[in-house]
Amino acid sequence: MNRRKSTYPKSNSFDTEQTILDFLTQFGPMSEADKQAVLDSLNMRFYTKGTTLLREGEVTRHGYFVLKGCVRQYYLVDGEEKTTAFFTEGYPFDNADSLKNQTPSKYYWACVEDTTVALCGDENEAFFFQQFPHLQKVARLALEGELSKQKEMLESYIMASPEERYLNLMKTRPDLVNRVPQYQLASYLGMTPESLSRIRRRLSQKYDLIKVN
Amino acid sequence: MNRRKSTYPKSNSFDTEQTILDFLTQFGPMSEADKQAVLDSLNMRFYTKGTTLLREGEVTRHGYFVLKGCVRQYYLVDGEEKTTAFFTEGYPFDNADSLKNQTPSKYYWACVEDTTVALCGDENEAFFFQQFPHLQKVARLALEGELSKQKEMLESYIMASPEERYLNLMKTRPDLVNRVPQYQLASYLGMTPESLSRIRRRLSQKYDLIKVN
DNA sequence: TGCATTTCTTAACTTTAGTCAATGAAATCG
DNA sequence: CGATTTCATTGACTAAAGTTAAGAAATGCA
Repeated sequence: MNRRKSTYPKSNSFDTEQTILDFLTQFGPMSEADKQAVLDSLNMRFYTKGTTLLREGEVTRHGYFVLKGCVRQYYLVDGEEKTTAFFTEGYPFDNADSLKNQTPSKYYWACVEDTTVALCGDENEAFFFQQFPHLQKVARLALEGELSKQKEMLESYIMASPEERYLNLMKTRPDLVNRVPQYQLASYLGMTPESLSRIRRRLSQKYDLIKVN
Repeated sequence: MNRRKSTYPKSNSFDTEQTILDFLTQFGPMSEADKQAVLDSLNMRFYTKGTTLLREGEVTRHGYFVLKGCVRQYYLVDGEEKTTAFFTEGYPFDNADSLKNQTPSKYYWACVEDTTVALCGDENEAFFFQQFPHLQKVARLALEGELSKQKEMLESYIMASPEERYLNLMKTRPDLVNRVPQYQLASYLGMTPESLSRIRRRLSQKYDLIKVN
């Protein structure tokens, strides 16, 4: 066993390795050899809160997998930040277009918290899959799973009102509400911070009424 | 050469075959042999306008690729139809969850027009890819492309106002506005038919002003 | 600790969307 | 072809979201 000690601040080897194994084994059981192959190939990076991983116009060289922390994706339109995604523990993310076609990114990635990531989808990938062909199926399943999730998110976004979108987020990712500034959440929900504030007040008033009655 | 004659009404063999080749070759050049393999394996179906391909609660047995026509996807919530997708020429679609896990579908598919589809992702798939391994890469690229598109759609949905969403749709899929009833379009845009009607009036007034000045 | 900055909430007002109802146009069907 | 149903638009009204501005609360940093 070739278990490395973590040399990264505020990150724990056991936790982060479990995070990636949890992700991979959701698609089916894996052999110990394949698990170890993945763990041994882990290329980790630590970034402090506020670090920008990618800027508009830049070209990406790899994808990421969040082991600990939170990365926000946002567009800058007319000087205004439009948040379109939050990546937390167990989330893979990349800029497929920029990565494959070496085109400039249209958006930014910034760490909302101190964040540890594993690099993936880099130039060694082909060699890695050649060595561990079993893992190609896992990769395809992960891709299919991502597509499913993405479709579901768009569908629920289409069907829900702003208030319902907030309630949905509370159910699916309750941690975000506490980890992330409200104005970024509001943007992610497609509304202004003022609207989100009012929605929260409306909901808490409703909740108070239920408690009293 | 094993070119079948189309026996399906209102569908033309040459057009439909070109539709699927256009789709496949967008991911890179293909050998003539691979092209022919795909065309020979085509399993087509014709459905008349109004036909329901999938109902809530049913389990799917394959995916589809639209050769001609238009299929609408909708959820039924509180007796109300919530349209979440339109599949037109060149669009692949499936219910990944229902297909893979044999779980009941949460939504419906119905033909908005007379529609010709090719079946795909059925039980013969594994055998097919075994015979034509080259095509596995095409399948993966198609999957990646779908994921990219889906992410982009969610992002633009998050960032745009209802009016902007309508304008975006006019740009990306101008045909839909004429093929599809307004109330279904409105639902797809996350608003009521009345709102869409008002947005259209507002926009045409703006446009009139520009013309006059 | 205290000051500065960032973030969140509130309020007043404007704009836009939802709701309900009615009407007219268009498509469908026998 | 006329009758019926479906669909699109409009109007009046209500509810909710955007905008602008101000101030309170929280946070970060020296």
